[in-house]
Amino acid sequence: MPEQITTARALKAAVSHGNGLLEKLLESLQPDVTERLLSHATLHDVALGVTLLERGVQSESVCYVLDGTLAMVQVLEDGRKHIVGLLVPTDFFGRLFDGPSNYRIEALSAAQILSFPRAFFEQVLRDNPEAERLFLVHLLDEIDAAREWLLLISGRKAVNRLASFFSILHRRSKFKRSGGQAVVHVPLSRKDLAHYLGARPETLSRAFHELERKGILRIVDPYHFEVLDDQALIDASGDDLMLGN
Amino acid sequence: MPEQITTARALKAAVSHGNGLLEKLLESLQPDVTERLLSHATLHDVALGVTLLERGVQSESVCYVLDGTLAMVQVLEDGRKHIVGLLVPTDFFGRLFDGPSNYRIEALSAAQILSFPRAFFEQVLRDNPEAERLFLVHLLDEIDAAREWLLLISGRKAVNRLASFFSILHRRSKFKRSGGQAVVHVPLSRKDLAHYLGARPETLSRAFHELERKGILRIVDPYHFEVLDDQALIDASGDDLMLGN
DNA sequence: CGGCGGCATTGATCCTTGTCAATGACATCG
DNA sequence: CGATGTCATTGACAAGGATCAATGCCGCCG
Repeated sequence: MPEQITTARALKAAVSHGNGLLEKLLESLQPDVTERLLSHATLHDVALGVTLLERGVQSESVCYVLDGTLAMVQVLEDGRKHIVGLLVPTDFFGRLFDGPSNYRIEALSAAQILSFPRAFFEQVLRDNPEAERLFLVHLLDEIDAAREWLLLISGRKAVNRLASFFSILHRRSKFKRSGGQAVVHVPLSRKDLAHYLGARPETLSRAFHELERKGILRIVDPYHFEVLDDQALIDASGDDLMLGN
Repeated sequence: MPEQITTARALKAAVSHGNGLLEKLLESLQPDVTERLLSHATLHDVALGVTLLERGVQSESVCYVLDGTLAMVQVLEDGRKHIVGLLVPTDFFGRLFDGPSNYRIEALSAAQILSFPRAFFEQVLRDNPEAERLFLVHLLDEIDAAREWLLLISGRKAVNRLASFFSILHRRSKFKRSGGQAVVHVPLSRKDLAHYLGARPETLSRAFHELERKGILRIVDPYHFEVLDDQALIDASGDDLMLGN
């Protein structure tokens, strides 16, 4: 369901998050290549709950998240599912140079994505080693991010994990458009978030209110929180983790 | 402490695990480039407990694990540490085209690694787009592996996590030299393993013996286990994980 | 308007796990 | 050889979290 092909000029504006990978890629290319790449791009509006990519299916496009939140959902043979990562603006998905995706991609909120024909995108990278290298380095960062989540998840107590989650979200949200607002938007329902953090909604609810009781954050509504004490949040994110010696 | 520079021929033999990334890389290169790459390689024997790479330090080499187990240890500013990944034979470490490593690399057992001068290795990749692409695809796999660990760690009960860990280890060990032996070697001390799986040694000990009681595995010694029931192991690795709907 | 369903929250109870403490096996060292 | 240190294991207990059940809030729809 391609929404509409806008002009390359308008797309360029949409892409300008200030530090996104796509922006960097475009900068590394010759202007005419940039034009050509953008002219192949299509803008999609995605509704909440839509599955964009099914596990095991070879995607014919490479996508870049402009707005909203998507989830990478690991689906096991026996039907069990688990969120293994979030996709937020400036993230890419759709596997390059390689087999089918290992995850299902689901929209956790209304979202907007930019889609490129996979083969074409790959060819551009092939022709532009500098861009390909940018992509490679980006993958290294993604690995780090995955490991960061690992560190987060392994925090023992639910409050710790929640605090870690907020630290990361808070830090990331500084890169986003809105200026210096301390209100963090959580794009997941309680159930999904609980699942993501390896807990139950009930436990999470208690953790939220514990953090509020301590004056670390303020619950605006179930999806919006104001961070009141940045440092305390970081402190709350880990008691243990000591690798004994 | 380079141990010794062996002949390219001997190195080639050492590298032949049958499906390692390095092997694939070498195959994609012209024979003379392969020779040249191997002639720049040095073989290192690493003793247990040695720190090979400190967090934040720019590594001057790229290393490939031939034998043994290393750990990627995330070190936080306040001194907390956590194992965020294991390096086993056929894994690479040392960040390419990019800044300093984000982890400390520690040897969990005596190990043997092959080291290449970083700049030289990068140049070879630059000159051989095919090899670079292999590397890129490999990074995609690494991301998957990191997410697999995430899934593992997020298993709620200690027994689940331990069972997942064994499933992965068991699956991986089939690729290793020894033929069809069902004995899995765990290269971590109880304390390290406990830390890695987000539990305490005591809890782990109980989990081990629970699995043994159920006839799923047999404890040979604290570092060796015989997998008796492959399917039961997989079943034991997850009770929950259901992402409600 | 009023009933219904989904979601967040809260309370009560039970199970899992962390914690503290003790024991035994084993290796190292004086 | 006996002292010491390290590690795995086991037991007893307490804390954290899962589970079950109930309530309140809100949007949807008849």
